[in-house]
Amino acid sequence: MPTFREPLSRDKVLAAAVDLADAEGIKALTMRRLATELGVEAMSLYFHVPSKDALLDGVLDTVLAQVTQASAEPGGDWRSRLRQQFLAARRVMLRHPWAPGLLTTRRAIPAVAFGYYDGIVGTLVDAGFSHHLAHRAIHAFGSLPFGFAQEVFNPAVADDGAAEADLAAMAATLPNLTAMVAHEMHDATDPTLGWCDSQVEFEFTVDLLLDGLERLRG
Amino acid sequence: MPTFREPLSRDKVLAAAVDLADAEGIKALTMRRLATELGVEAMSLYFHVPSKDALLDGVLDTVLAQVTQASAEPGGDWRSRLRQQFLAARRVMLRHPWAPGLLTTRRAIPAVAFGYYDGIVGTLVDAGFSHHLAHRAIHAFGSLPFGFAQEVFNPAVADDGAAEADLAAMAATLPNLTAMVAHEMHDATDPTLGWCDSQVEFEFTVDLLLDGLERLRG
DNA sequence: AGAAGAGCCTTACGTTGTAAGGTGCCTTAC
DNA sequence: GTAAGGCACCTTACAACGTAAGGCTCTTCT
Repeated sequence: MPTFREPLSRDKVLAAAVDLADAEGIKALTMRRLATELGVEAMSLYFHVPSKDALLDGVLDTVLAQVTQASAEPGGDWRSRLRQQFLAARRVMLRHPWAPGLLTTRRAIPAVAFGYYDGIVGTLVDAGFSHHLAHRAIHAFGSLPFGFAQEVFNPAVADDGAAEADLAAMAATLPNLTAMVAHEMHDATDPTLGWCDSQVEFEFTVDLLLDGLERLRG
Repeated sequence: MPTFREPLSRDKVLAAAVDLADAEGIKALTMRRLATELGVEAMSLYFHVPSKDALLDGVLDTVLAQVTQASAEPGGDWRSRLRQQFLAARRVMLRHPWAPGLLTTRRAIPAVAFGYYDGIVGTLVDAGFSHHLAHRAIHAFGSLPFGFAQEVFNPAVADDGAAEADLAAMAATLPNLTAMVAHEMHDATDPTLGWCDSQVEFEFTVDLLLDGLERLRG
């Protein structure tokens, strides 16, 4: 019984790392834990990946590759193309909620990201934008091309239980927010969905930026 | 020689933590290191702070308090008020470059942040915005009120040495980015400042969003 | 004077990333 | 067919981390 074992590879390690982070969060992604997941000892991973930092870089590359692939060259004018790209990127990021946070911890921008931004600049310039305005646009978009922007704040926006209890106290110290929530809940077409649909907000942001640029283009 | 020692306090611990993070980065902020900095043993800190996580929360509260203080109620119309607020927040964040990244790692939004956003909603509603549009605006701003947005990507955008060497290679794989950089460097009024002034970009983003909202307000 | 407790220290445990070196199997050379 | 080499794995070990448990030494109150 030689119990033959298919050898590991860098790609298998990265794939398993992504799966583990998806399933149990980025904090569960330790070398030992990942090794166990692959039926292997921790130190064996170092044969395929030079360090944990490099592993995280690789994990991010994997996710960003999904982003570039998901948003590959749709048709239409520049506006709808970018819009589709950003929304596609967001769909990828929603599958890997830990990715945005991880991205901000890296000190160097992953190489894949450059190519992705290059495509966006290309789209803009082709549409008649000056390089100058394209540059500005890239900065204004910020992390939007990767499907996240304001969402960094979202986790546990309303943590359990406490919300209902001191809603009265909230009204006192946060009158404007309270009024806003009240109005939004009243106007909500589908109250079961909640007063705050982040998909809608995301699209609003995208359109706000795209509309503003369209006006400046002239 | 009793070598009397002024006792510590939660505030002193937090202040020292901020200083340490400023001086040597957030990674250097360990319990032992912070203790040494205060002339104390690591476990003594737990008398003033329940855990490291709580310490980080406290550190963030300290920084956010600086933000709210720095952007305290300027005059003018809603547009210039928000603009001033965001720029002031940015000045604070530039003094604590590790803060944005730290903020994204926290699972709950710091309480201070709520009050801050409440003020923004108030400004908008006072200016005639509906609560609905104010809500949208908050999402569109995202992390802008805290002085960062796209800047998460900035660290080491051009890492040392490599940049010049393979600029030719870059032209091949990233034609649009290369052209953009070329145009920007040529047009730059002050080349010594670099082709990419992130202060200018930040203000551009702020104005883009504010202009877009102004138009929707009608 | 005695008691209480605040503020700090010592020791110790489990977990993390990873350096150093050992083991077994598969390929290739003669 | 057998010896050599190296690839892919394992074992052991260490330093640094957060922190639980408990001890020491002052001040302060009764």
